[in-house]
Amino acid sequence: MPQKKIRNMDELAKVSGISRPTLSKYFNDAASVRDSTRVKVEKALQVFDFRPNVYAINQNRRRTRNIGIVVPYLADPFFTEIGREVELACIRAGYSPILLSSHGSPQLELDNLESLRSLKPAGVLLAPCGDTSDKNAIASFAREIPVVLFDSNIPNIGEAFVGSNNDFSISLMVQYLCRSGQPPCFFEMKTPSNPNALTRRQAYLDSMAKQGETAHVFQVEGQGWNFEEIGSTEGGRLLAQGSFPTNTVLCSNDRLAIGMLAAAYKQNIRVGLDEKSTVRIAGHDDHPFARYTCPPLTTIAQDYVAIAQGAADILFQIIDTETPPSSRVETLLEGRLIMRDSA
Amino acid sequence: MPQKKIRNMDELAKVSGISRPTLSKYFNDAASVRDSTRVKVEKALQVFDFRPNVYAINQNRRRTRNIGIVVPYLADPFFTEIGREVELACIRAGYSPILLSSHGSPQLELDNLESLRSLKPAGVLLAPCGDTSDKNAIASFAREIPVVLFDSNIPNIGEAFVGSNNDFSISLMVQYLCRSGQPPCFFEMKTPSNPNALTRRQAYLDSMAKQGETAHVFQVEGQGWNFEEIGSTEGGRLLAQGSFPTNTVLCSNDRLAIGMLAAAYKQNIRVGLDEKSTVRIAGHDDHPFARYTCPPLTTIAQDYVAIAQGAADILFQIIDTETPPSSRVETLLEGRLIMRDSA
DNA sequence: AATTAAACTTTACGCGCGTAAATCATGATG
DNA sequence: CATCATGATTTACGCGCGTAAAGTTTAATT
Repeated sequence: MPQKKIRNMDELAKVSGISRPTLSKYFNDAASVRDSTRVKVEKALQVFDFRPNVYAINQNRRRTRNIGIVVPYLADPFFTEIGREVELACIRAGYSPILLSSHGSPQLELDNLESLRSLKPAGVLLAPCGDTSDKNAIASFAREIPVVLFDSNIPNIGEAFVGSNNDFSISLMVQYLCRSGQPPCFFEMKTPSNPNALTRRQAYLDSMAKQGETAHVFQVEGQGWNFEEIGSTEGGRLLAQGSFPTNTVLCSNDRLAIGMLAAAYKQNIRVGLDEKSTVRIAGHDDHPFARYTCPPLTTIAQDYVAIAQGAADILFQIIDTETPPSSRVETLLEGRLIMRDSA
Repeated sequence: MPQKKIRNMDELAKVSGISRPTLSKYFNDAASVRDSTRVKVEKALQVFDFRPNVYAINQNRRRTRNIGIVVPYLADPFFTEIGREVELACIRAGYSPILLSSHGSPQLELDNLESLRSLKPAGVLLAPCGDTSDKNAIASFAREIPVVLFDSNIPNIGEAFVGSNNDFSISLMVQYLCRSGQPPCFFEMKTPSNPNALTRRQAYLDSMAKQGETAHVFQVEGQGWNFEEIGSTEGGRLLAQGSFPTNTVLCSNDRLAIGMLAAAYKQNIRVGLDEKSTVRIAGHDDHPFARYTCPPLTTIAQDYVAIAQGAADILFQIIDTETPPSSRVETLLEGRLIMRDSA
C-alpha cells in the first residue's frame, strides 16, 4: 500500500538504502542486480509509490523502447484486430507500442511518421495506405529508423514485409467456386488504393486460366475507404443490370462484398448456394462482420495473428542485432477458406 | 531542402544567429517573438532540419501538452469514430492526443491509465468500460490528473461527463414505433457492462408507460463485447420460440440488432415495415454498419462529433484555468431518429 | 583462509531543454 | 532628442536520469 510519494530516484535511493546508479540498473533490468538488492528495492517500492520518469529515461537513451505501429484505417475492424495483435507482440517483448491510424489519408500517414520520429522509436511497424502513400517520404523515414511493412507491400521500402499470399488464397477460392458451381466473376474498384487488390486481380486471372475458365473482371468507380458504400452502389447497379455473365461474384475484399450483399437484399435477389438462390457472392479477409451478413459471407481468413507476430519478430531481431537483414525479406502467409452460406 | 542535420538548439542558435532562450520561446509559441527574428529562425529551419527533442521538452515542463484518450473497445467502429473525433479536437487545440483502447478489459483500462500517468498528460478523456471498471482506481487517478468522462458515465468520477440523452432518444424511438405499428419489446443483455444500457431500459419502461402500452423486457445471457454474437444466438432463439408478444423489437444497441437481423435472415423471417414483413427491429447508436444490414437498420444517431468536441472543450477549459469546475457537470446531447427499412 | 570476480557505492558529467534574472539593443513615442 | 516599453541576449541553474570511472564490499571458489 503505497503511502508517501517519491519524486525521483535520489529519494528512492535514500529510503531504500540502494544507490541511485544501482536503482537505474534495476529499472532497466531487474534481473541484472543481485537478488538481495532486488528484494530491498521491491520492498521499498511497496511502501513508496514511484516510477521513473519516462521522459528523463528516453532523453538519455540512444534508442527508446518505443515502437510505432501505423495502420491505414483503424475504423476498419480488420486493422483494429491486426493492430491489436501487433501491440500485444510488442508488449510481450517488453516494448511500448504506440498505435496510430492514418484514416486512409497518405498525408496523415506522413504526419504519423513525423510525430513518431520525435518519439525516437526503436522501430516502426507500418501497414501503408498503399499506392497513394508518399513512397519517397516513407523511404526517407525508413533510412533513419528501422521499418517493417505488413499487410500491404511497397517494393524496396523498409527492411522487410509480412503479409498474406494473395496468389494462394485467391486460387483456393477460385478452385472452390469453380467446383461448387459456376465460375466466378471478379468485382473490384478501378483505382484501388491497396496494392493487395492488384495482386488479387492478377491471381484471379491466373487461377481462372489454370481452371480453363473465362475471366470476367468488373472494375467500378469509387474513391476512398468507404468500401461498403461502393460495393452497395456500384455492385448493386451491376446486379440490377444483370451485368455478370455467371451467377458467382468474387469480391476483392469483404467490405465490398458486405455492400453488395446489402444491395442484393434490397433488390430481392437471394444470395447463397442453395437452390432458391440465384447469385453467389464471396469475399476475402474474413472481416469480423462477415459472419453476420445476410447470408453469412464465404471468404478467406487471413492469419493476422501470424502476420502481426511475424512482422514484429523481424523488427525485434533488427533492433536487437542493430543490423538490418542483408537483403529485404518478404514473407507471405497462407489464408484459410471459410465456407459460409453466401457461396 | 534541409541539408545538414542539427542536433540541438545550441547548434541552431549558432547557425541562425538567434540565442537559445529565444529559440525556446519561438518553439513554444512562434507568435511570441518579433517578426524579424521569426523570419530568421524559419529561414534557418529551411536549411537545417531540426525539431526540438520532445522528451527534453516534456521533462522540464510542469504539464505536458499530451492528452490521453481511452475508449473501451477500439474494434467497435463506433468508438473508433468517436475516438477519432476526440483526437481531432485535441489536435485543433494544439495538444498531442494519445488514443488507447481497453479492449473491453477493466484491467487493461487501468493499465492504460498507468502508462498515461507516466506520460504526465495535461488531462485525460475517458470513455470507461462501464460497470466492470475499477471505480476506486479511476477515482484515484482522477485526483492526480484532470479527467473528463464521455459516452458512459460513472457518477462522481472525473470533473465532468458528456454523453447522449438516452431518455430523449429512447422516448423518440418508442413514440415512433408505437405510432407506426405495434409497440416495441425491449431486447438487451442481462448483465450489460455499459451503464447506458441501464438508463436505456429505464427510459423504455418510462416511455411505454407514458404511451399507455405494456412494457416487455427481454434480458439474455452473455458476457463480453461480442454483441453481434449475443444478438444472433440469444435474439435468434427468442425469435424462433416466438417469445416476443408484439412484432416489434427495440434492441439496446445496434450491435445486438445486427446480430438479431442475421438470425432472422437465417430463419427466413422477413424484417421490415412493409406488408410482407412479420417483424420490426430497431437499434440505437447508428453504428457505421447499420446502413448495410439486411434490411438497413432503423436506429438513433448519437451526435458523436458534438459529444467528442464537448468533452474535449471542458477538459481544455480545466487545463487552461487550472481549476476544476465548482461542481461536476453532466452534459447530455440529443440524438436523431434515423428511419431506414427495418422498423 | 586467501583469492577473485561480481556487484555495489561514490563521484561526476552529460543529455537537451525550460526558465529566471540581469543586461543590452531596438524602434516607436512624445 | 530623451524616454521607455518591448523583446534579445547572456548567464546560470535545474529537471531526472544514463552512464562512466574509481574504489569498496560481497559472496562464491580454490
